[in-house]
Amino acid sequence: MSTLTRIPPRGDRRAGIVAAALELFADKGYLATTMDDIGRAVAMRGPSLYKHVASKQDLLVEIMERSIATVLRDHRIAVESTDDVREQLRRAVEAHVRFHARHRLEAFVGTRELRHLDEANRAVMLSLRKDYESGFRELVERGVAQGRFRVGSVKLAVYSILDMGVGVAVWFREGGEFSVDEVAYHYGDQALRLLGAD
Amino acid sequence: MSTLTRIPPRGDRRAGIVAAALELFADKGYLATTMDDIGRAVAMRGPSLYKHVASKQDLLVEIMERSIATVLRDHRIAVESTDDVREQLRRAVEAHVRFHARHRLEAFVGTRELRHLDEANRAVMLSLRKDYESGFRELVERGVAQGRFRVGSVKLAVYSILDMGVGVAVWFREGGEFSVDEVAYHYGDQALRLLGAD
DNA sequence: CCTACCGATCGGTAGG
DNA sequence: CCTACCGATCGGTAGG
Repeated sequence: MSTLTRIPPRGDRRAGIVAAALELFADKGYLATTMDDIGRAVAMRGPSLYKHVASKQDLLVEIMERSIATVLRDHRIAVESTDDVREQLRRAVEAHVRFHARHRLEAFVGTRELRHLDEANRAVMLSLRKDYESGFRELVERGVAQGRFRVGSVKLAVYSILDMGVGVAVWFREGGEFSVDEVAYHYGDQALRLLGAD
Repeated sequence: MSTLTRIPPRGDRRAGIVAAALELFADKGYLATTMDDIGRAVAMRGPSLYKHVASKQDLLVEIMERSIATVLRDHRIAVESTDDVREQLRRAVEAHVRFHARHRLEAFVGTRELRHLDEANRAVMLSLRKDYESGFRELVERGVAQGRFRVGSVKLAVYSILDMGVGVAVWFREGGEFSVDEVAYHYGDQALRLLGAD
């Protein structure tokens, strides 16, 4: 702890605006959210936001970039934490589910508002999402090659596992019937069953 | 075959408008679709649409109502077609997946544009969707009670099975790598594995 | 089924 | 950070 006077963090205002935008985009949708709505949520007028952000589109881009970066990093950490393919798969699914439980709103906005990203940014996002999917596909393929998984179709199994995790963002509630850990564990288990693991 | 002159079907115009609206709502989103867009798709001007439909909202309601009615009917048929709970579950999953493959656009609009339904209609839709979910839950609970299924959590298993089917609407393409039948079969299989069936 | 148009909304800028 | 405002868009109506 330094004894120097704490300088009020400068980026804070912007962070608050992004957070408000996230909540509104998730709740009402990108198009239905106005700059005045976002301004009201951070106690200023719509036009004042332009001192902190370049445009409404900018807010959407920032939300999406942060979101995909988080999920890709968590995935990488999960896969690198062990050599056993079954355990890698379980941890990757758990990371996937944890993300969709903890960052529900980001997950929503990330998929539902993709079409409102401008061309260039949408292409980047789609490509990163493809990378993420590929990570799972390689994992499952390796598991099949090692005789650890038995699936009717790798592609369909991967889609199924990813989609069931995505669905968590829809119904999960902090403080609800299940904790994040419980959901992550159950989904990891279900994924392994679906893969006919071991 | 009657020899009387065929009278040009009267409801046809409206059906074409609804079909065009469905495609546009799915592609661009409800808010981003204008009445002029829909008009252009059926070779008329936006204002002319009001001779056939009461409002843009009306089109959304009609699309959603038809969609949920179809899926509920298919589900009922599947469940009533056999007494064996394992087979009922498989057929219900297959019906669920078939719907999401064959009616991709309806499925999209049905979930993504729910928030743009006016209050009263949204309440009805949410209730019908709850009914649908309950149908699956009862099926799984019965299977567990009969010792045919073994799950960590009925609720999580049902969410997972439904969500993986919903995901089909995102990637499925007519004439693509998998036929509707293949997808339905594989997903039925995956659901049974996930339930630890038999 | 069309043109003309109303009333309202909205992202963003000007200019303090 | 605010008020005033521009320019454009849009659902729906009027009145043929």
